[in-house]
Amino acid sequence: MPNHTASPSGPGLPGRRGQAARNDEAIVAAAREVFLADPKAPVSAVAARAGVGISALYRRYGGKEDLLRQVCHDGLRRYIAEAEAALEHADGWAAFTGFLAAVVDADVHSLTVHLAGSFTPTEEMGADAARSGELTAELVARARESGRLRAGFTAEDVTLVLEGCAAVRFPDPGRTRALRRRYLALVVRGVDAGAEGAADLPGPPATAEELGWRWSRRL
Amino acid sequence: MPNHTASPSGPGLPGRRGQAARNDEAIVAAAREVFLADPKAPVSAVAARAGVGISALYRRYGGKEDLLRQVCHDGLRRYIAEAEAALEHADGWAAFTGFLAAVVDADVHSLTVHLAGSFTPTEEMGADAARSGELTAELVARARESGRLRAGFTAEDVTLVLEGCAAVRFPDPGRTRALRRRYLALVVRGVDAGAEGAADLPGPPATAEELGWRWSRRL
DNA sequence: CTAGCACTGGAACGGATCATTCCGTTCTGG
DNA sequence: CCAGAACGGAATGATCCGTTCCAGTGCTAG
Repeated sequence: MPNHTASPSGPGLPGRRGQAARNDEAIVAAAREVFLADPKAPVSAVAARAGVGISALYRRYGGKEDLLRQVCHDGLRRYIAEAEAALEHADGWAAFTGFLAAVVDADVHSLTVHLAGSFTPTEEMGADAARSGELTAELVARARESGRLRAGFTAEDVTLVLEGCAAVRFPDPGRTRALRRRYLALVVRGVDAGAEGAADLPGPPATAEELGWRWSRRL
Repeated sequence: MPNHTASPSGPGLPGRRGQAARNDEAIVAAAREVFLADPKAPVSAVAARAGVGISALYRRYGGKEDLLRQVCHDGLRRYIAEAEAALEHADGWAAFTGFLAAVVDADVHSLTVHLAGSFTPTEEMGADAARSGELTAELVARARESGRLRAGFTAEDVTLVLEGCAAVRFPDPGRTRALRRRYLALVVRGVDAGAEGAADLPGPPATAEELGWRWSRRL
């Protein structure tokens, strides 16, 4: 979609161009919401939620899979961004817990978990996934340096925690977020070192391979 | 299916009767596994998993919904049984944590969460659901009496915890169980009282109404 | 020994659901 | 006032899946 005019692009424009720009955003937002609620939702549901015709959607994406990939990749990028932002903190523990809260709030993990496997990933996504893994490991390493991280807790466990938080879901998004925070607070205290009952975590943590299973295409 | 003979019923029988008895069990077991993995799985998948023809299944259940209801109700009964068993313990804290472990191991919650809403519940299920709520409350009350339960933790929070554990899933059932135990250990320490960082849990806990949403029929 | 019957496996049916395409319309930019 | 970008939504065609149906099989009663 080449921009024929020199005018600034964006949703502020009037007329067809403006509508198009607005639709760009409405569609991704709708896709995010709809597919988050149900990864198998029909494409038409996304269009309806965006208040848009189906053709407006197909003009932008080659097909359903494209859309899914896009939404999922956006989530992955968001995860990376949050991790990088958190790494700015000098305090490793604050960085770690802040990161968890941010990711939970953004509902990013829910997205990845539910959507992965429903499309064939691109190379770039693979690279981003690898990078997200590195960043997570870095965050965990820094948290450990701070001395507050419970012994035996690994970067792979982060995934489980995020997954657990993503599992609390309610019809009202606001309530969902509030309850996730509550739940996260619970879990974080379980992760905190230096408390009583800090026996070793049972069993070995998940391996990267086990976690990677999500990305393999199912069905 | 009237039993014309005085012979004992059960899977040990030879011939058609024996096959029928064996199929009874194979079908519920298969249904449990299949619907746990994917609540929307086709009925034929259940039959295939049970190593049985479709008609063997339809002879026993009026339709897919019947089957779903059955599997879910079984899970609910199991939950109740575990709770009652746990209540035998004199130590309220041990009863509580033991109950959590048992339910997580049995994968009972995963079942309820994923399946509820895909069929119209019977009256009896409503009653059982209510009873399970009472038992859970009792377990929490006893845990509180023991003094080890973190302040602010409610019976409704139990559901969130179970849900979180149910969210960790891997292709290998054994691995899934092991990792759930690991995760549960994490969470339980977060629930334990008398540790550092025991600030109040943020926000109000989920209400019974919010939790009941699962049981309303969706789609 | 055999007729009847309880059960079974699996093919066939029919309805529902969707991804995708197509077409007539609307509005902008020049 | 025209060319065409962009749109809404109906039409299409394929797939999937729940359910029904039927022909076979081997107990079991008499």
